[in-house]
Amino acid sequence: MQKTLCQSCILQSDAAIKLIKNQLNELTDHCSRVEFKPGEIIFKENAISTNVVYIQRGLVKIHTDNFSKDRILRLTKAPSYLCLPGVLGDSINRFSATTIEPTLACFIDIHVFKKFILENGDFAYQIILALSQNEIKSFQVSLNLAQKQANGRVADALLYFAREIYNSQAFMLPFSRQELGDWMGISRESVSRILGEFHSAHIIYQNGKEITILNEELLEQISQKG
Amino acid sequence: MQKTLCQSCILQSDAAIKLIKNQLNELTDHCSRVEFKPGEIIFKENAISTNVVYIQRGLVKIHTDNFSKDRILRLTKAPSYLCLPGVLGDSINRFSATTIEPTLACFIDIHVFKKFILENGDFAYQIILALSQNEIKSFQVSLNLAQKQANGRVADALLYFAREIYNSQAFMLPFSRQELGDWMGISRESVSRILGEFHSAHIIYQNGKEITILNEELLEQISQKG
DNA sequence: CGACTGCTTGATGTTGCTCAACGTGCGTGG
DNA sequence: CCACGCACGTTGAGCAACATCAAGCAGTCG
Repeated sequence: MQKTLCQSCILQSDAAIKLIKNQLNELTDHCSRVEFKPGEIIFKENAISTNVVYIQRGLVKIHTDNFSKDRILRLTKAPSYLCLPGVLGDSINRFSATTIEPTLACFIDIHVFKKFILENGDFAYQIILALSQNEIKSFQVSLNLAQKQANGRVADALLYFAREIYNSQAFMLPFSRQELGDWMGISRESVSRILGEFHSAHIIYQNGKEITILNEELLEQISQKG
Repeated sequence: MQKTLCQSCILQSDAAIKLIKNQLNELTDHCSRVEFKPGEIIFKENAISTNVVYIQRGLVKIHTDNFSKDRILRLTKAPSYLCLPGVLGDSINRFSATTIEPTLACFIDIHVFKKFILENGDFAYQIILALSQNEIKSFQVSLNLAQKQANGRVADALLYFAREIYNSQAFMLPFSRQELGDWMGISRESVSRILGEFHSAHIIYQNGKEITILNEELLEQISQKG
C-alpha cells in the first residue's frame, strides 16, 4: 500500500474539502493510491469489496455482463466516487469498473468512509448531493433508452463525448464499435452503419476512432427527436 | 398546515429513527401531513419546491412528459423519500409524482432536512443508504430497457407487482394498458397483445385489470431471456 | 504468410410501432 | 331517458427499424 498525503489532493473533491485536518490524516493512513492504464479492471462484479473508490483523475466505465452480453451502464469522469452502492449495501459489487483512459484511483477503507459520514455532516451532505445528481442522470439515461431509436442514441453518445468528456468537437473515440453498441443498447453493425450515414451526410467526419463533429446543431436535433 | 407528532410515525422510517428527540420536535413543527387519493398529483415537474416529501404509506409513480409522451420512470412504495435530487440541486423538480394508491405524505422543509443531515450523521447515513439502493435499482431498470424486448418487459412488470408491491400472485393492476406501456417503453397495443398471449398460454389469467399469475416460473424465464 | 481482430456493407428475418376499425363502459348534456 | 363524445381495450394489416447472418477488407501480430 502506497502511502500518500491526502491533503495534497483535496482541491479535487468537494466532499474531501469538508474533511477537517485530523480526518485527512486518518484518510491518508487508510487510503491507497493506484495508477491504472486504459482497459484495466478496477474491480469486478460479484467480488467482495471493503473499499470505496475515489477517482481522482481519468475516465471509467461501469458495466456488467449479467446476461452473457456486456452492457455499459455509464461512464464516470473524475472526480467521483465509485461503488458506494455495493459497499454500503452488502459489500458485494454489483458491477464492474474498467478504466477507459489513464486513471488515478484511491481506495478508501469503508469503515473510515462511514466514520466520516457519521462524524462530518458537511462531508455527508456532499455525498448526498453527488448521489442525487447520479439519480437524475440515471433517469435521463433511462428515458433515452426507452424512447430514442438507434440514430438518436448514437447522436447522444457523440455529443456526450464532445461536451462532457473532451470539450472539443474533435476527439479520439475511446471505444470500439462493439463497446459503443454495448453502451447504447444496439448492435455493433448498427453503430457502424449510423456512423457511416452521419459521415456521408457531413454531420461528422470519421476515420477509424477519430471523430470530428461537423454539424453539432443537426446532431442535437437528431438526438432530440429520437 | 396540519400539525402532527412525528414521534408517532418514526417506526416507519429507518432514517427518522436516528433523529434525536429535539430534532423530532423540530420536524413536527416544520412538517405537514397530507392524504392523497389515487391519481392525485403530489408535485409537478418544473415546479419550484422547497420540500422533501416523505411517503409514509401508499404507492407513487415518478414520471415525466418532457418529450410530449408521458414516461413513468419508476414506482416507489412507502416508506421512502421523494425529490431529494431536485430539491437539493436547484430546487426545481425534474419530475412529477402522482399517487397510484391512497397515500399519506409528509412535506418536510428542505432547510430542516438539510440541518438534520449536517447535524446527525446517522440520519445522513440512512439517506445515503437509501440513495445507493435507488442507484442499483436504476441500473437494473436501465438494463431491462436496453436489452429486453416487449414480452420480457411485460413479464418483468407483472413479476414486479406480484413480488414487490402486492406479495401475491393475484392482484388488481393499478395501471391502464397505456400507463403500463408508458412505464415499460412500449405501445399500449403491444401491452394488450402480450397480455392476451400470456393469457392464451395459461401463463396468467387476466380479466380487465384483474391479473393472476398462473405460471410464475415460466414468466420468470420470459423475463430473464428477454 | 496465415491467423486473428475489428470494421464495414449487403441480404434477410423478426419485432413491435402505427394506423385503422370496432366494441365497451362512463360521464355529460339535451 | 337516449344520444353523444371520450377514454380504454382488443385485433388485424402493413411497414419501418434493427438484429442477425454472411461475406469481404484492412491492419496487426506471431
